[in-house]
Amino acid sequence: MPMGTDRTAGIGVRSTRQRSAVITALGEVDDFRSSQELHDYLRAKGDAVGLTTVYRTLTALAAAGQVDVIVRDDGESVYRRCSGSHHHHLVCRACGLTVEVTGPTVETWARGVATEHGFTDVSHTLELSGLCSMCSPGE
Amino acid sequence: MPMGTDRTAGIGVRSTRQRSAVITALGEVDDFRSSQELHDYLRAKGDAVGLTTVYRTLTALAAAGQVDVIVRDDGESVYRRCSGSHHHHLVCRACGLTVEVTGPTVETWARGVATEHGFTDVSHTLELSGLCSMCSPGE
DNA sequence: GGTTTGATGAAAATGATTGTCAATGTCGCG
DNA sequence: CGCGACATTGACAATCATTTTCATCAAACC
Repeated sequence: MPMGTDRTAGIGVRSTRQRSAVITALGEVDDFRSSQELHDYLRAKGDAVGLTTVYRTLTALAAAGQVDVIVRDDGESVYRRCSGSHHHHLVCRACGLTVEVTGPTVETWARGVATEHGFTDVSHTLELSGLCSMCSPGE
Repeated sequence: MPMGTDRTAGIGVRSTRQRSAVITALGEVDDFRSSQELHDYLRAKGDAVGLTTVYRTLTALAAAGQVDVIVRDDGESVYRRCSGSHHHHLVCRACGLTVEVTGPTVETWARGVATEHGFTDVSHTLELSGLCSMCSPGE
């Protein structure tokens, strides 16, 4: 068993080449990427990182709230570096264009509805999808 | 060509034992179930239906809007027979209790935001999760 | 009854993600 | 600066939900 070493936050997290490669890569692309795509990207760049590691790193980053995750319809998870604050996404069904939107209205509503039903510690997921102006038919 | 009387589901859709077994089963449980769970349930009941068929039937029902689908965090899809109208779900993280909620506010907001960004043909997914009154700590 | 053609299902395929575990790299500490 | 504990890595195997294959079956209609 680990001895009296200080168990405060931050212990046991090391900075490695692979980890920063993944984070850097995330900063270089501006739309959502899957673990596998990021893995390919890194390999093409020369910063090869094991696929397993990419998965682990992205999962960790997502858990830490440092990247945004969207689970696509086909079940694949895609990640993107996002602003830290709470927001949602408006995604174009056709071209993938993604816009971040914030919705104080929704936040308030969500809290209200939840409370009304006796729920506490509420969180929510909200995704909007549609056709952006460039992909809209008839124009 | 079938004459006037009953063209309910159009051409090429047949009513089979398996199909009605799945639909009946959905009516017998009142919370979300995955394809596999429903498959087990049917087998236990004696109404054995192939797993493949359960998947196909549920997918078809979902596409037809006759059941509600939620993709859980782990990526597994779960289905439930729901009211036909548009609504969202408030799910207890601890016990799974599910409440249907409607949000005119959200619908309006969503449409507004989308339009604002030039998007058309917008749809949205929204899920709320929290702890229901029974599962809330401290009370 | 016969024919057409959608429906079924067992097994194999798929594909994303996770587990295994030995090898390696980091970092605190003397 | 060197040591050693232990976090991290990564090739590969394992998992697991879902899909595909494809030969067989059975509604619906004649």
